[in-house]
Amino acid sequence: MNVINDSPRRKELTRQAAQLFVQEGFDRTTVRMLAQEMGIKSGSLFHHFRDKQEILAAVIEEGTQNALVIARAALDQCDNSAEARLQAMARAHLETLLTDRNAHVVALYEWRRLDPEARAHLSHLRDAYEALWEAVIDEALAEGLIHGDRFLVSRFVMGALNWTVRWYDPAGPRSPDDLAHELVAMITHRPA
Amino acid sequence: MNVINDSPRRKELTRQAAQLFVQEGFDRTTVRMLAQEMGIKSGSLFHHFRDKQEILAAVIEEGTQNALVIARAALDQCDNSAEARLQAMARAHLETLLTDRNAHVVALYEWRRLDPEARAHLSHLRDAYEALWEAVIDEALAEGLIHGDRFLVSRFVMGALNWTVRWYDPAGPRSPDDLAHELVAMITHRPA
DNA sequence: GGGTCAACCAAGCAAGCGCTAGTGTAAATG
DNA sequence: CATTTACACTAGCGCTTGCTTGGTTGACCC
Repeated sequence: MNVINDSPRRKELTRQAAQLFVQEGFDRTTVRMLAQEMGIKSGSLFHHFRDKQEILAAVIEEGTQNALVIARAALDQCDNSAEARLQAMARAHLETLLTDRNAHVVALYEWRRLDPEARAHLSHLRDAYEALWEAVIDEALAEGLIHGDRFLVSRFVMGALNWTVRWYDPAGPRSPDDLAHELVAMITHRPA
Repeated sequence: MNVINDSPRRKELTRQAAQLFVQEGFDRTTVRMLAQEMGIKSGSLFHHFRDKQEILAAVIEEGTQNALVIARAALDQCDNSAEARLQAMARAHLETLLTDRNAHVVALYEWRRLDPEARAHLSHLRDAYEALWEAVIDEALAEGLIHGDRFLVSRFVMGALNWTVRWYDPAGPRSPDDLAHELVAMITHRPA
């Protein structure tokens, strides 16, 4: 019947859906609203996605996958000091949070709306991303740059970073780079 | 027609609503589900609350008000050193996050579902709470216990703490006190 | 012992929901 | 040229939603 692959058209529709999901929330966004935003009728929407749930999964997958790619690239391009790597991860995290802001806000707020299968699939992606963080935290601990419990420190850092979507204003005076410096300085006690 | 005051019955209903809002999310929780949880019929619900929105506002107000009371009590009971006060705030924050967990999860996740009037009213409460935090952060900066931008540091700390609702397991080996110690140690660089 | 009032109920309305069925059509494919 | 494919349309089914209406109950009060 319908197409479930990842055509370029589907990518674009996914991007527009993310926008609406952020504005209205997943449950309040109707398939008719989505269709209107996409410039088609509601019936046509089900040619691209099996159901409404699948649109949510597509949005979150897109954002998480991008975050992984960007973080890996950032780690490849910086030197081996734990401080530089910590900085690079923080900065990469904040940058995806901005460039793919819609997708990430949806991932943070609407994760629980995913059905079990989609959640299991996306959990793996997210775990892979968090593993990058824990590796970098481990290096910083080994070098004595920071101290404390590996698990707790990484959760605290992720929390501080993810929370930025609630207050950060890209039009304000602070760049993502500023934020990354300030955060690393806070936990390493070296001047920003 | 209906009662809009804060009767004891209404308090209890609010507590039960919070539970359901956490489990299902605000939008997915129907008035029929709420009524069943409360042991009444859906029509009777509108004797206690003007509409569904008002239930959400009641849940969030309850949680935020409690957080304020607990934080103020914690600050009153500890000595004047910036480190002790930082510790006390972090601990108080984590304790409300646990004892009033449902209300706070709702406040974090469903804030955007509030209508503008309720949001404006509750914003003031939240601002009062955040002002307590900024005062304590200011003291710590003045004493040289921590360094950096006042605004950013308080946002990072609040993010790290609020994020705990996503991963913290009360049945696990770590107490809220442990978490507070570890967090303060992380940003002050003194051993936990 | 009539009046008041909070609390609850049964029944249902109007609107909106996700999704399906069946059809049209222009471009790509054999 | 005939067939398939991708994408869109119209129309509407079956169900759920938040909320209203009109009325009943039992405890308390002067």
